[in-house]
Amino acid sequence: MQCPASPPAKKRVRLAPEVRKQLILEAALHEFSAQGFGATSTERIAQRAGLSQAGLYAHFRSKDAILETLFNELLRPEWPQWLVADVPFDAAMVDRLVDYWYARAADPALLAILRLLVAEGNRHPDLLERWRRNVMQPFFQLEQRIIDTLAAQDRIQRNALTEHFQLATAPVAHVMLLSLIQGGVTGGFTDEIAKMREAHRRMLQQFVAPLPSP
Amino acid sequence: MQCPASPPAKKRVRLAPEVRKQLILEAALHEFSAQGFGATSTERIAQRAGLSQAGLYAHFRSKDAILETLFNELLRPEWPQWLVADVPFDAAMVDRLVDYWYARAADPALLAILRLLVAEGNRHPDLLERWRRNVMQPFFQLEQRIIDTLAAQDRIQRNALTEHFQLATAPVAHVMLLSLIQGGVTGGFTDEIAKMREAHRRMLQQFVAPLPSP
Amino acid sequence: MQCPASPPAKKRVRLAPEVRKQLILEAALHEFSAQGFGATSTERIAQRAGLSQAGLYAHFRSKDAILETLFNELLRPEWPQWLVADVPFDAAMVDRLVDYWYARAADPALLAILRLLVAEGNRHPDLLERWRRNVMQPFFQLEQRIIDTLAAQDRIQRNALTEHFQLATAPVAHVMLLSLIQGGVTGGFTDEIAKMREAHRRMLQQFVAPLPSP
Amino acid sequence: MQCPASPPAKKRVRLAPEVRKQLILEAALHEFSAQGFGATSTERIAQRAGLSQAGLYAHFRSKDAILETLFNELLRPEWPQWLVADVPFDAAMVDRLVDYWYARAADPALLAILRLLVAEGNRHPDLLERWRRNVMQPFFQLEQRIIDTLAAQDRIQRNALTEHFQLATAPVAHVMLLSLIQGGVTGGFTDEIAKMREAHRRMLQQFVAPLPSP
DNA sequence: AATGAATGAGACTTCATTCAT
DNA sequence: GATGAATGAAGTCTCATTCAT
Repeated sequence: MQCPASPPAKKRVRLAPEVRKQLILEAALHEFSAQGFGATSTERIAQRAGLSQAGLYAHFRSKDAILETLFNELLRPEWPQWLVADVPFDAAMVDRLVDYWYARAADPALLAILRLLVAEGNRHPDLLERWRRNVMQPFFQLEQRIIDTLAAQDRIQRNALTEHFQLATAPVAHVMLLSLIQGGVTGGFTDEIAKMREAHRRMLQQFVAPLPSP
Repeated sequence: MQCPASPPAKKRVRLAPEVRKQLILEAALHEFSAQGFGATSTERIAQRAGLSQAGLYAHFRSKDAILETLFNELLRPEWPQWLVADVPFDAAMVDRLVDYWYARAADPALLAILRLLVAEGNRHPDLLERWRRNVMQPFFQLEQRIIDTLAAQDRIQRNALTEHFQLATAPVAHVMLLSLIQGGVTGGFTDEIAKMREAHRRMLQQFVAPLPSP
Repeated sequence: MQCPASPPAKKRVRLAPEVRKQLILEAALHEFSAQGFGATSTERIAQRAGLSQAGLYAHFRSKDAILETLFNELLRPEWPQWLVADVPFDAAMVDRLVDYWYARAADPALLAILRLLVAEGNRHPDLLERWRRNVMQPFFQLEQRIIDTLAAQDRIQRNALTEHFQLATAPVAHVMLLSLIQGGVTGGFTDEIAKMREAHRRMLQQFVAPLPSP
Repeated sequence: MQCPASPPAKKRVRLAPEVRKQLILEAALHEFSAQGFGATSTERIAQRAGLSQAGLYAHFRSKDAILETLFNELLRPEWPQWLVADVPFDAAMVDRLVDYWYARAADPALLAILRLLVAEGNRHPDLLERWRRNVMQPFFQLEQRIIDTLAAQDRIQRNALTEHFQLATAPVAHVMLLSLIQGGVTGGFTDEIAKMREAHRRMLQQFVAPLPSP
């Protein structure tokens, strides 16, 4: 019998632990986010990470440990310098901010972790707490800082929107929710999202626009 | 878990198919939402529905069929009469709307299905599509209708917020996202949410407030 | 393509739980004793018990649970009536006792459990303790009762052997140890054992023989 | 267990092959005896021998090879000079013999190999055979020699016990069996064993005691 | 000689599902 | 309609072993 379909003869590739570990984490994030933690087999992760299933266990104690590490890596708060720095909140800054927000809201990695939090958060209440502290609270504080800046400059129009500034940032959350629910990048709410972004930008620009002289 | 050690002497209860079916669907929604589809065993559903694991199959072809039926039930668009009817959009209506929105945003059943959509939607693109058509589009249309009403009445302040009215409804989405991620009802963002609701209410009230006479 | 080697088409055989359970326990004892607990796969047990591997778990929570149940069943002390009853310790009784002892010492089931205790006892100290209480202590007490009987009859020859009567019963232990180490029934120390039994019988008969009148 | 989280910075120690080999064998004996061959991982042996799992394979072809070598080492018959030598069998000798026997019966190394033989012997019938030839037969021969000596000296009391002298040595086997089944050194039958030893000693001393002159 | 990353085989266990009762 | 025993197909994890360094 001829056996032309030779087995792929996988070469054993040896990588530095940090490299492999990172590959595994990336693979895991991708798969977890696409199908959920429970429905993702370690086999798939291993395949995508380029090693055998058993190989995973040289780097992680268990499948759960992978998820945990993933969360630990991802929930480390990381904000761009220009966001945290004490820069003036002007038109340029608004542009930058809007671009940044909507870029992040479309970032597959961020969406992946959000999806994980929604789907698996119940089983990991501590992770939810960390996410609240590390990600959401800084976000809220940023909003507050912006308001304070504007108030100090006396350039703010006093209204419900500005008094509770989260109302003004809510559209980003809206977009994220839409993105979460639309499966892939294609189709879905792409159009709506783009329109919302620009409307949002215009809205925020109004806040920093020079007040019409009376 | 099949544990032969403790026969609690369960009585065999026979129910009408529709009743049992509904019990199963409720049980399934609860469990799926709490732990995800993949991590929910038919055993748990059966237990919560008050029958044996095998009994499920007298009512549903498969576990997947339960999920599908669940979605079918849940994605049937259902809007309260007063929302769809051609009623004037005034202060009373705003109150009603805000109360309705935030009540739904806190409705465990709705959150459950949202969570399901986020977690399992990828495997069921058709469901996402249906959800878009049945739930989101009507929602957007409602928004548009409101705007049109106001515009027709010439009572609208032309600004970015009103031109793209989704900006004005986004806070509801924001709240939903927060609720999705906070595990149970207790703890989490309860306070933030209440504050946001009232601010949101005030903001919307401004739209329908009588314009200051020039 | 012809497919003459039809799959064996295993019929699904449904048995009463107690029957199946007993089958499983017997199978497990056999396999554990033959190859040790660790080296015995649940697959083998299942095969010998006549059901699929997964079927085991309808009756036992785990492989360990099988072992535990096995021990519980086997360590239940069970002595023949005539041993416990307050019968005279005469020549007939000695015959009976010797036959009983050496029969038990050759009983595959008892050897199996002994082997298990030796091999796996370290991991289950509580089992060892139970074995001591349930099996060994009654044995020792029996010995003591015999001695007391004889002493009361004043028929005993005072010597080291009778003062510590375990010396007189030790040959049974010796035989058991030999049996444990000789693999199957065939070969090994069969001859030595038979000779030892008869010598042991003669020795014990001397104790109950009428003392030579002075 | 491979746990990447804590690199204790193990220094790489290079030893002469014979030294390492001996370390490995000792480690293996300890672990095999404590948990059985099947339940002992090479990881544990390696750890106890002070090298890495893979390092074992520089010294042994396989895990089975370790067991085999172990048996080969241990089944080499080794008797103390004074036992084999043609010394008179008198009171002093009895003392010596009893002390030696009961010391060996408590020797962890001997118990370890006995436990191995009981537990794994089935898979290695040749080993059992070797053990019989190398260990048991010399033992029996020794017994015979003692009897012959005594008979030649006409100092023996003709009775069942002496005609089949194994009856007189059986208590050692009894003690070994007890030791095998009591897990560690502590607890268990320590007391019984001590009493048995002294009774045994007295019994044997009677054989070599000067016969009462008629 | 020694290591740690890597692997294939196999272990136990769970699960969705079927079937006889 | 309902059940519990039974099953095949995974899934996670362990282990003895190999290989490049």
